[in-house]
Amino acid sequence: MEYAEVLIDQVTDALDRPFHYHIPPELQGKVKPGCLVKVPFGARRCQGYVLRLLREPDIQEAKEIMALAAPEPLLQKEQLALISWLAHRYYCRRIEAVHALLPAGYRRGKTGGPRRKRLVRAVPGAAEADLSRAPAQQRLLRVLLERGPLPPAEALKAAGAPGSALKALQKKGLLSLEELLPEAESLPPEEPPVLQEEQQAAYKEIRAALAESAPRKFLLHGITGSGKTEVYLRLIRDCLEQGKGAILLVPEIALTPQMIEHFQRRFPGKVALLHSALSPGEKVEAWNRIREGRAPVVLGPRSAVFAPLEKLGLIILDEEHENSYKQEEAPRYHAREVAWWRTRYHRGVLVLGSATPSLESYYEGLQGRSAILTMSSRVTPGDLPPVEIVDMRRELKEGHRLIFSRRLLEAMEQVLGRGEQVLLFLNRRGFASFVLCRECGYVARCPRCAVSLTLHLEGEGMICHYCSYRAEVPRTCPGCGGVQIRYFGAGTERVEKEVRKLFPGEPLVRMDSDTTTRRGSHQQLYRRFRAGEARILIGTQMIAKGFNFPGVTLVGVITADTALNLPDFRAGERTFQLLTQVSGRAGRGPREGRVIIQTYHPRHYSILAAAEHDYLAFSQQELQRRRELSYPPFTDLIRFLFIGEEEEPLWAEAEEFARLLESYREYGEILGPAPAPLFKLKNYFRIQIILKGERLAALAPSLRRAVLAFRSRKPPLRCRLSVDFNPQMVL
DNA sequence: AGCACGCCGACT
DNA sequence: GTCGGCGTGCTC
Repeated sequence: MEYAEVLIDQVTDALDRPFHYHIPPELQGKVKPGCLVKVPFGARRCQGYVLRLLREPDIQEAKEIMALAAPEPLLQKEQLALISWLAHRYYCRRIEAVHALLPAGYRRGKTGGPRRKRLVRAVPGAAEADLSRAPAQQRLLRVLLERGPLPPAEALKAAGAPGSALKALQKKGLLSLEELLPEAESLPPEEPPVLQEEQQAAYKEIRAALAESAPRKFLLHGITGSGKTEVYLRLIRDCLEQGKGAILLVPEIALTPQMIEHFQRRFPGKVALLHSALSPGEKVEAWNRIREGRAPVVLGPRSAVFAPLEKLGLIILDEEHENSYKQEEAPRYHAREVAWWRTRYHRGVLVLGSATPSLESYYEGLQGRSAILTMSSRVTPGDLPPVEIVDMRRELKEGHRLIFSRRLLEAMEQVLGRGEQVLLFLNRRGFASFVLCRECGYVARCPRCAVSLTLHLEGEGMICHYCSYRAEVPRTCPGCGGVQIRYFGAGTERVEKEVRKLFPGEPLVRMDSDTTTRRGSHQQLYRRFRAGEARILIGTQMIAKGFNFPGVTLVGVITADTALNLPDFRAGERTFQLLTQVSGRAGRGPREGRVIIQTYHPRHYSILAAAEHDYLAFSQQELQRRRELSYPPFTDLIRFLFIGEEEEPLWAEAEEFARLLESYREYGEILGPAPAPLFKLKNYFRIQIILKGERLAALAPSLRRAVLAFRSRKPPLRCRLSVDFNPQMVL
């Protein structure tokens, strides 16, 4: 084994193939599969990953590996296998798969990973130390004693001291560095509560599977408040007792301090957090703790599914239907699928938890490919709130043109009168979703994207929600010169304005990405409402998820139709999930809650089923519809998206690719080329082809080769081609 | 991706 | 006569 197959660390189609190198005698035995090595490549030197060792190179003039960039392999056997699988299933380059698996920070050769702690603190009793001969150290210590723990850089700056002063004090034992997050040890451990009947049943069933050595998948279908988290915690505990590690995946948004604290208290010292806010150094450190077995419990978003646990017994996806589990850039993986791959590899257990399971997961359960466990009663007091549907067409017909129906207004008055809280939901930010001339029908559009501009508050003008293009509101119509310019499609800002008009002086909080982008403002707004300083909360998606407001007894959905009208086959599913989630925000405290949904589609099954809290009814109708239209979960989709600056060559390339796809005709239906629903985005035109068939995963080896060849064909492609296996959204 | 090689315009 | 524009082609 004197040769190595190396994957060059460079993201290009042309380099998505192995290169063979000779291993010089001094590196024999040290270069192993998974190692990061330095190699000569053309006229320069590159890094690359050793995929495997070879006896014979398939080329005569193999060059020599220059050195190891890290002493030990960065990728284990499992990870090397996973890379290959990812590259095929998601049509990505191998190196992109490698990058998904490794924490950023490793590639820069910083193998050790600086232990970047966040705060430096003076130890108790440090004030007594005699530092009269080291003025810089003394100043530094005084700053820390006066102002409490500080980030190292800030402390040094305030004291006007060099970094060496910090080092010296540390050496003398007068300083300690600490993590930003509370030390696990400092939190009192938590006693697990007693499980209720349904929790116990679900727990027992999964626990039994943990003891088996065959891979198992469970769909834990539990309504909001049914206590899924407690079941997860027990299973993780059992998994640890068997000497294996566990991963809990949460949607990005749910990685709240409360959740983190919960875990650290239950598994003190054993939890590794993989948070997007971690610095590269901190990520490397967490990664090392996991790999060395020091942190057998991993908590994190989508990418945490790659946590390098050598013994992996359990993976849990909480809120498995959330689309943040799908990565929207290469490798376009779905964490649920990666989790199942790893579960099979380790013969472990996969738990998918949700109150509104994805149709994919639910159908799998119906087919017996996973076991469905149901928890339909709330652990927390109170039943699911009654939901009323208000037909806004009728409201209009009867002459009521406000964005609030009479029913909702009346309910708001009652609730506020009782001193309780109201949550108003709509998934559209801004003031109005389009600006229209009533004389000629002109609509203000983004010149860079194929969408209308959203009107924002006074002074902010009209903004494109896809590219941030901004323009002033025209006084007269650019089309006909008319003056009847009107605003349609109410957003959160409009709702805020109306509420202020109807309930003057009533403090309110608006939460959408416009009000929460400033750091910390999210927490601040949340706290303000939770503390009862405001009794009306207006917000988008973000208020539907995770938050628990015990004071809320009324939830008003201003329009249930925004998600419903999206040109996507999952529109009905999204609407059901969103309405179910937002309804679950009502009555989470001691007092009973109610929900009012306003819609122009009062008979739509997604809305009716959400109002009845009836997942079964929803899933039956949605599955039937998907079956009739041959959509997932009955088929796979592969979306080929052509993106380019000029429209003409784009069509030509897409059509040529469509002809190439003809040879796959027997596997499925070819839809397109057609303009993508978002035909233009940030000045780029977008054309798509969708391949729809029953078992498209099997095509991967051949189709991937065809895609790579097409991308690197001569003459060069005049556009970008991105491939998405089972896209989450087809916009 | 880089970097070299290669073949046509305005400069010391 | 050369410096340099970036098209095209290759990298074990």
